[in-house]
Formats: sequence, C-alpha cells, structure tokens
Amino acid sequence: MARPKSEYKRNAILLGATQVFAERGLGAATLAISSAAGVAEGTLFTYFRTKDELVNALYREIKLELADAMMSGFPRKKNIRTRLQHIWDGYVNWGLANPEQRKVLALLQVSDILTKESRAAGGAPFVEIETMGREAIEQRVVRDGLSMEFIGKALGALAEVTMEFMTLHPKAVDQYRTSGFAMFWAGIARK
Amino acid sequence: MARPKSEYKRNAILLGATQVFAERGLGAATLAISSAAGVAEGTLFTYFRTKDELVNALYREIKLELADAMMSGFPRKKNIRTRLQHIWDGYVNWGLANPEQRKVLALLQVSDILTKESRAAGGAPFVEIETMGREAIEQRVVRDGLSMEFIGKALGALAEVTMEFMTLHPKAVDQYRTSGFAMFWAGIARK
Amino acid sequence: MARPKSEYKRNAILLGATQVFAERGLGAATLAISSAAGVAEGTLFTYFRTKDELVNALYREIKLELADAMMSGFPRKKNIRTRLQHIWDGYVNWGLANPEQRKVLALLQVSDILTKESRAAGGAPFVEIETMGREAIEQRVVRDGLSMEFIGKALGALAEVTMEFMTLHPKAVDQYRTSGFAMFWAGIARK
Amino acid sequence: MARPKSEYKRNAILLGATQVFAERGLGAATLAISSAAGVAEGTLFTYFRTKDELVNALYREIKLELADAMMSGFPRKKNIRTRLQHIWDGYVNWGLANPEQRKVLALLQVSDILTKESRAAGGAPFVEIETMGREAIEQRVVRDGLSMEFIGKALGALAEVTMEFMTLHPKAVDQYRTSGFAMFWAGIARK
DNA sequence: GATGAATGAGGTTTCATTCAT
DNA sequence: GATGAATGAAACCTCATTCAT
Repeated sequence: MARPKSEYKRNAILLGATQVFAERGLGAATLAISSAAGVAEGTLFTYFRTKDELVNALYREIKLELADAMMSGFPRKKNIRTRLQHIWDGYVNWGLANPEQRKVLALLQVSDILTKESRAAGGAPFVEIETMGREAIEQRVVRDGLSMEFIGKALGALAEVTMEFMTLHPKAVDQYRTSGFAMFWAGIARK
Repeated sequence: MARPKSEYKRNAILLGATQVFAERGLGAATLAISSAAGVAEGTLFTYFRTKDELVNALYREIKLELADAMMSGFPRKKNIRTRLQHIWDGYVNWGLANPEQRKVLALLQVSDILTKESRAAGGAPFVEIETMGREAIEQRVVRDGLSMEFIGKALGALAEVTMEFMTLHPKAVDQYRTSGFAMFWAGIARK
Repeated sequence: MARPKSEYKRNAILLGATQVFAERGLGAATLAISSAAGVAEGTLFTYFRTKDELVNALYREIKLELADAMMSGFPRKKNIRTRLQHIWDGYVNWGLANPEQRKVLALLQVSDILTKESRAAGGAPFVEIETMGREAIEQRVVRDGLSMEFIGKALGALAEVTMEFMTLHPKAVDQYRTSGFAMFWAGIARK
Repeated sequence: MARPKSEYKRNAILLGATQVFAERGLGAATLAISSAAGVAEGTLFTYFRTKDELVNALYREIKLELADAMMSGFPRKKNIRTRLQHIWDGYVNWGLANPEQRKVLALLQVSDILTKESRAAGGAPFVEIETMGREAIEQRVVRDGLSMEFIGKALGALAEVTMEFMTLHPKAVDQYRTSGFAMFWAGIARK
C-alpha cells in the first residue's frame, strides 16, 4: 500500500495518541485518539492498520525523537566523561520538556505490545552510544564487570529517577541534573 | 455459621491475578483471573468489590512480600554499607525468585489505578529503610546533594536493571548482584 | 413442605419487599429485600421458593389488607349509595395511610409476574362488593349499560386519582375525598 | 458524507422497544430490543446513549403520538362537551389501535426511569386540553371543587378502564366508548 | 432452620475494526 | 482518501438461586 496521503495527519494521530495514552494509559480507546487528533475514527485505520501497529509506530517515533535530543551536537572529539554528560543532559532535558512522551515511553517499555522488531528499531539510533560504551570499556575507564549494555540501562534508569525528582522540585532542576550525573559517573568510573 | 470467607481463596485470586497480569497486562479480563484462580467469576467479586479494588489489594500484598524479603534478618547493628547491601540482596533475590510479581509491580507503578492510600500503604513497610537513609545523610557517609528519597529510588532503579541482566544471563547472577551493588555504592558514597 | 417456622420472619420479608419495591421497583434485588427484612439472603428462599412466588404472595397479602380496610364495618343494611361511600372512604383512607403498599400494588397490577391464580385470589375478598354491584344493577339505581365489573374498576380508578391529589394537597384531603366520591356517584347513578 | 444516522433505524429501535417492553416489561434486555429492531446490539447505543435514554425517548414519542391522535381535528368552536367527547374518542380509539404502546405507557408512568424533563415534555402537547379545562371551570359547566388537572386525570383513568373492557369485549366496543364517556360527563357536569 | 459464600447466566455498555457513502 | 454508522465480541458486574456449614 502506498504511503498515506498526508504526513500531517499521521503526525496528528501520533501526537493525539501521546496525549491520550499519557492521561489514560495504553488502554485508551481509538476514538479518544482520533478525536484528539482531529480526524475521524476510521481515518486512524488508514494510517495504521491496527491499534497495535499504531502503538509500535509511536514507540519508534518517540525513540527517534529522543535519540535526536540526545545525540544532536554530540562532542565526538571530547573525552568519555564529557560525551556521557552530553547524553545525560540531552536525555534529562528532553524528558523535562516532553513529559507526555516520557510517560508514554515508560508505559510502552513495560507493555507486551511492542514487537521484537520495534524494540530493535527503537535501539538502533543509539548505536553511537554503544560504540562509545565499547570504547570506554576498552580504554578501561569504567570499572571491571560492567558491560556496555548495562551501563546504558543504568544511565537510563538513573536519569529517569532524576527526572522524577526534577518534576517534583522544579526549583532544583539544575542541582538534580548535576548531582544525578555525578552519582552515575562515580558509579561507573574506575577507582 | 455458613461458609466463612476463605483466606485460601482470596490468595488464590491474588495469585491468579499476578499470573494473568504478568502475561497479559493489567487489562486482562476478570474471567481470566478467576479461571486461573480456580473459582467462578462471581466469586472474585465477593472477595473484591471491583477489579480496581483487586488491583490495589494486589499492589499492597506484593509490597508487603517485598518488604518482608528485604527486611528479614536486617542487620540493625552493622554499618550502613552492610545494611544497604542486605537490602539490595534481599530485593534482587526476591525479584529473581518472583519474576511475575516483579513484572506486575512494574506495571502497577506506572498505572493510574493505584489510589493515593494504596501508594502510601505500599510505602509504609519500608520505614526502616527511610530511617537508615536519614541516618546515612546525617553521618555524612553519602555525597552532598543526595536526599534520602532519591537514594531509595536510585537503589530501586539500579536493582531493577541488575535483575534484568541477571534474567538474561543466569550464569552470571552472582557477578551481577555484586557489581551492581558496587556501582550503586560507589555512586552514593562520599569521596 | 411444612409451614415455615416463623410467621414473624415471613411478615418481615413481605414488609421489606414492600419498602424496597416501592422505592426501586419490582426489579429490586432479593438481597435488598432480605436486608430490609433483617434476615439472611438465603432465608428469603426458605419462605418463598422464588422471587416470583414472593411477589405473588405479596400481591395477595396487600389485597387482603385492602379488602379488610374497605369492608370492615360494612353497613350491609344501608342503601347502596351509603355502602359505596363506605367502600370509597375505606379505600382512600387505606391508600393515604399506606403509600408504599399503594405504590407497590400499582406496580404489581401492570406487571406480568402475577399468575392467573393470584389475580383471582386477589379479587376474592371483594365478593361482597360484587354482590352489591349486582344488586345495584338489578334495582336499577345505576345507569343502563354499566356492568358490575365496570363500576368496580371505575371506582378503583377514580379513587386512585383522588389519592394522588390528596397526596399532593394534604390540606384538602377531606375535600378531595368528598368531591371525588360525588363525581363517581354522579357518574354511575341513574338520571 | 459517511452513512448518515437513519431516522428509519431510530424508529425501528423505538418500535422494537415497544414490542419487547409490552411483552416482558421494562426490564427486558437491550439485546432483545435490538433483535426486534433488526439491528446489532451496538447500533442501539449509537442512537441512544443508554437504555434509560432510550426509555425516556420512547415515552416522549408515545406521548406525541397520543397527543396527535387526541388533538387532530379538534373542534375548537364547538361546546365543551363536544370537545371533551372528541378527546375521549381520540384517546380510546388510539388505545384500541395501539395496545402495545398503551401497555408500555402504563409501565412508563409508574416507573422511576422517567426524568422530570421527560414528564414535562410529555405533558406539553396537551396544553390545549388544559386551556379547555380552565375555560370549563370559568364557565361553570363543571361541578364545584373539581380542578382542571383533576378532570384531566379522571378522564385518563376512566378511559383506561373503558379500554380494558373494550379489549375484553370486542363486540361491545361502541357501546363502551359511549357509556364510558357518558359516565365521565355525568360525573363532572354541574347539576 | 438460618446463614452467607459460591455460582454462572445474563445485563448493559465499550471498543477495535469494517464498510457504505 | 475521509467519514462515522454499523457491528458483535468481549468487559465488568449483578443477581436469583444453591448449598456447605
């Protein structure tokens, strides 16, 4: 089937889904989504064959956005700590600026709707981080026994906790971003 | 007189709910739950007035179990690192031994079904951890800028990541438990 | 099966049914009835095999009460108008004093739950009225073309309307009782 | 564009509801109604949001039909007795021709489902009768102590009884219509 | 006999998806 | 392609009735 007519409508649906899922969970009705998107109920199904397909597409979309936020301006030439801090800041700032996507991403991660393909595709934009991780391990800047994947997940988990506290204490946003990263770095750095 | 409500059946329903939710998410049907529990659908509603009430009760039950696993044999007299390690090990071992409850707990945390009361009740059994956290801060064993709540959430998040990897690499369970905690401790400890 | 143990409980159930039906209609749950009666849910079914049987019994009970209210002190020797007025007053006064039974009786009349037997049994206590009606027709005190049954139903219908207005205008109770009957009598009397 | 909501289907549902309610009472299932209407169960809920809403709409519809039957060809210029007879005949003939609607209307009147708004709306088409009633009272053609509302209700009640007997004795239909009205008129007319 | 837990059929309503317009 | 009415399979929950205690 050819690409659907309007990229604009496709985006409206994805955005509507984000809002509705954030508020009511992934069980929210497709009618609510199409309404939020300003399109007819049936239209949703010309852009996504099923609700599951929409959910999977949304996951990939959000992951792409997130990768973009984290990797843009990535300081390839700087040392590992600096590069990691860049990633950390990118993630945390994106999460603060996009609370709905962040919430939905959390829902998606624990749901059973995502296909293996989607999970793989969602990870793809983060290859550069993996590369850096491998490099860090080879250069022995991180503690023994920590794999690249583990470090990545740890960064995500700690950043998530950090964002939670930032949302709760908006005045201490900068402090949390800094000391959160400090904690992360101290956790992984050798010695 | 008459049949008394059976604790056994109540537990069977909670267990059935755990299994079904772990496999299909919180949207799973009450019929599936009662079937898994080996009771009629109507029976579920003599023990829990609504599905939401069942979900909330399940949350509290799991949190109680978890607290028990984490706090039993808690070495009150030992130093803070030892006590934290006890908690870490208790959590991680429980999660490995009870993957369904762990999965369901994750689903519950991000759902909108839990009431404020349930969340409060779920946190109550962990007061001893809070006390220890406060003590750690006062004794200046942890880095500046880390609150007790933050440390608790960070422990949970890193333990979660650790369990994920343990499940993926069952042969390296001991290694992950150790190095995961090492990372956590290095992250929070002063200096 | 022998007569159930306690006449007292049987009455409590009938009374509870009256209250509950009056408030929520005949669709009200048996649990609500047994609660109102102060007995256990199952107990209801030792006194009445099914809900329908309870409903039918209630109908007969109310009709008996009503007959008693209408016929007690019936002035057999007085003229027809006086006797009819006695019946009218008895009906109307009973309805005012027992609004719940009146409401339930109305519900029962239009329901499809009553058996032919119950309807017959419900009419039985009113034979004396029928006798009087026949007599009135033979004595040619009523207009041609009005059957005894018709007159009876008309009395019931007009009394019902009268009670409705009495309930709405409690201060004019006496006036409504009088002019309602006047209207009825003028309607049926010859000339 | 898209299929417009069909007036035809809406009517089919109302008609199906009439048939099913007449046979089984207002507790009849929505599935029975939609089946009788020849549509899917879900369709019922695109035309009426809830069963209660359907019931209320049905009430208004029947009242409108009835008003039409009673008021069409209303002889505004004739005397009061003639006008009342017109109304009586219209009501009684409608009831005979539409026994199901008549039965359902009786069920609705005593049910607790009707909203205040529906009851008001249901009475609205009968204003002309009210006007006439007021006029009759002012012209002193009716007995003292009878209010317009009372006369209206009395007419309804006596007509109802009359229809009941017409249904039982189909050969005497004309006779009942005549003598029923005679009774009503004699009941209310002065002197 | 009295109790109330247990049962499962059935009730209303929601919802993803299809299809006539 | 866009629309929203139509569909019928669940979903949650209620309820009359049975039966273990």
